[in-house]
Amino acid sequence: MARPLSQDKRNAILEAATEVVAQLGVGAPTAKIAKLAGVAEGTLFTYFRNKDELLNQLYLGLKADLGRAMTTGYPSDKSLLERSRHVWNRLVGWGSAHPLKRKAMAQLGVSERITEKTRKIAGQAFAEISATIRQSLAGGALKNQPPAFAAAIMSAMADTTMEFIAREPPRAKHYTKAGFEAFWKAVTQ
Amino acid sequence: MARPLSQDKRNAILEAATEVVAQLGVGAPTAKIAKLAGVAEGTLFTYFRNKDELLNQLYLGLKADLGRAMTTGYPSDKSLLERSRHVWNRLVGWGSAHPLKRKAMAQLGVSERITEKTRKIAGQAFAEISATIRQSLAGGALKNQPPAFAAAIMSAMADTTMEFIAREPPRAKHYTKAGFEAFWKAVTQ
Amino acid sequence: MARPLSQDKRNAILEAATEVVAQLGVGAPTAKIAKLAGVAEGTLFTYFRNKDELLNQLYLGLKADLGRAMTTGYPSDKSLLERSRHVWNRLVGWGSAHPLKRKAMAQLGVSERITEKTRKIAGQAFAEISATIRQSLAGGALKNQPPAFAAAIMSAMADTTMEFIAREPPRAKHYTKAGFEAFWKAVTQ
Amino acid sequence: MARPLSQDKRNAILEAATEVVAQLGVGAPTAKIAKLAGVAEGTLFTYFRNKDELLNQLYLGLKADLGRAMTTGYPSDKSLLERSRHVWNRLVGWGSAHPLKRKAMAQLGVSERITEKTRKIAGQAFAEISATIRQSLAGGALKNQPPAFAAAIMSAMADTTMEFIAREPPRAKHYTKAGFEAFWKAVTQ
DNA sequence: GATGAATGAGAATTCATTCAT
DNA sequence: GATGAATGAATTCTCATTCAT
Repeated sequence: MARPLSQDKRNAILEAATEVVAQLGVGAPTAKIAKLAGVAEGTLFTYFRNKDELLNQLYLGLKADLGRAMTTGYPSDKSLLERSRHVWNRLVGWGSAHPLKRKAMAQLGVSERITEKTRKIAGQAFAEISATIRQSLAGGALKNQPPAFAAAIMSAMADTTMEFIAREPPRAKHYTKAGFEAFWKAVTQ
Repeated sequence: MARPLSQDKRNAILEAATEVVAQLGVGAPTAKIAKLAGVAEGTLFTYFRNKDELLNQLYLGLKADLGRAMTTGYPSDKSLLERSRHVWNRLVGWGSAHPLKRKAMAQLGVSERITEKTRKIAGQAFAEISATIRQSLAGGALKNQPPAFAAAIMSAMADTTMEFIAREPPRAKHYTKAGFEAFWKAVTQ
Repeated sequence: MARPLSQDKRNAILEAATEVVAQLGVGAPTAKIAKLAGVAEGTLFTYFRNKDELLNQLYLGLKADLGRAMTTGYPSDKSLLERSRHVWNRLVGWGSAHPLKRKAMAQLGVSERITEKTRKIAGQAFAEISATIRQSLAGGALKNQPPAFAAAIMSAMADTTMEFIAREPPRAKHYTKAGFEAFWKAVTQ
Repeated sequence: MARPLSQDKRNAILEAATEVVAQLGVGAPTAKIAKLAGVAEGTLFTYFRNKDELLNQLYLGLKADLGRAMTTGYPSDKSLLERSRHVWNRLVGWGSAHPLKRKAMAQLGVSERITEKTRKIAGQAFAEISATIRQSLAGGALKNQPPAFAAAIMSAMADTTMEFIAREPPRAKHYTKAGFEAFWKAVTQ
């Protein structure tokens, strides 16, 4: 058997795609991605059947990365408030630490090239990861809505928070705190 | 004088662009837009210098449309709660009534082809329209943040709400109400 | 009967075409020509059936203009040398005075859009005008060649002379004189 | 390593461009050039960044070709007359042997798409090649003019000569001889 | 497997010409 | 006649994908 596919190269392509998609959208040329990844144009297609598969895999990868960030260090034994704050801080922290990943995810999120199937898988992966979290939320105003609604609200509010942090990095702390408080009130009272 | 530029045709192109961009993203071919608008491919370019201008004008048009929807029937003499609820209902109602406009706006919002200048103009137009609204909000958790933050939170929560309504139209009422309550708590307490 | 075609407008179009063709070649858009002429795009086509006719008419017009310049003040009663020098001076003077006409003629001269018929007519018009001149030349080295050959040599040498004058206007006199002397020797000895 | 860029293909494109530009001018479609060269439309753009670069490279190539033709077999040890006659014969011979190259060069020479830089490079290449030649000329009527003037006169007269040969191939010898004699007189006496 | 040249189906424009006003 | 919007064929160039090396 010949050389196995290199995980390094695959990762390089995904990282390059993150950057290029963040900056140019899903219309970004595969040639540019390959170049930034340091591989030949054709090589990209030995790791991904075609551009759509690359984009879908990238979407899944980014979602997984975010999920990992959110659950790492999760304080299972602390109060609901603490656990929620932990998730929020991780979520916002991830987005602020990886603006390109966040932008790429935003681009992919609205793209017609990400299939329903991919979205479902990503959602499920997330669901597994944050099942407990979602359930513990949604008291107050959202108690009669599906838990996914509360989760989506959190995601949306966190997104807004990240947006503002990206514009005013020095105020990151303030935005993170204020955002969480607003979210917590929205969801619990 | 020859045929004057037809406002109808311009509108037809913008409407066609709304639909096609909603479905295919900003990469949608101008030929498809022209065809759907019922004009020749070349005609599109007598109304818009190039595709970027079309996209930017579309963005401005959609924002203006939304702004109009939000302020129509604004009950200036009612309580803060009533005025806020009015804006929320209008916002969510607009998005639910015009899912294509909403999707197109989402696509344009993340696109690198919408210039900073366009975003600024759209923002200002909005600012004028909703200056009072934004100021009246932002008690509670957000009181020390810029009013734009509260406005963005509203927009994000409304977006999420519309998303869920789009998936479950029969529950529109519930989502609208729950969403507003969550938002109101987030912002006022 | 309605308004007759305006000779002024026709001339304006031809003049505009001279300038635009000189600068952009025969590929220059008719819209640009019309604009510079101060008429509507469509008007151009009431004066010239199509672009090719415009170009061919322009070619004829420029040639006629040049021919007129060369014969004006022709000293029929002077010596062969004087008559030749007169033609030469007129020719070079015309090109230096009207660089755009000269450039336009150069563009049209090599263009496949000028028909053989047009070239023949222009040649004949010239032939009539300068029949005497051509015959009086062509002693010396060219005596056994067709008179058109001598004429073409004159034209080519004059062209070169104009080129150099265009680059160094202050040396116009010198180039004109040296060019003629070279030509005269070429042709008479 | 993948397929290397093929010099053959590049040449095929340049040759095809020569033919198509000679016949249709610089407005000739790149698709036609590619087809005649036997490559795909897109391939043309892997060898030349865009049409302008193709045209400029073609201009340089043709000039170099002509320069080569003129210097091959240059009899350095013969008399000035012999050396001059050699250059003239080569020049006229090249143009007669390659009418398409000559026509293409004429088209490119007047085109606004050939940059000043390209013209300068072509001129310098020529200058090097024919430095001695130009200096040895320019006695007689042109002695006080820049040597480039004499060179340009030669070029113009040779062009005219080629033109007549193209129309009457059987008289090629006569035209070549008469043209040179005329030129020689123009320049030396 | 890796490379990058080759391919040709689009994509955005341009532009000569027509024709409604 | 004059105007300039409307048309759609033609043009340049891009880019995902294939395949010879």
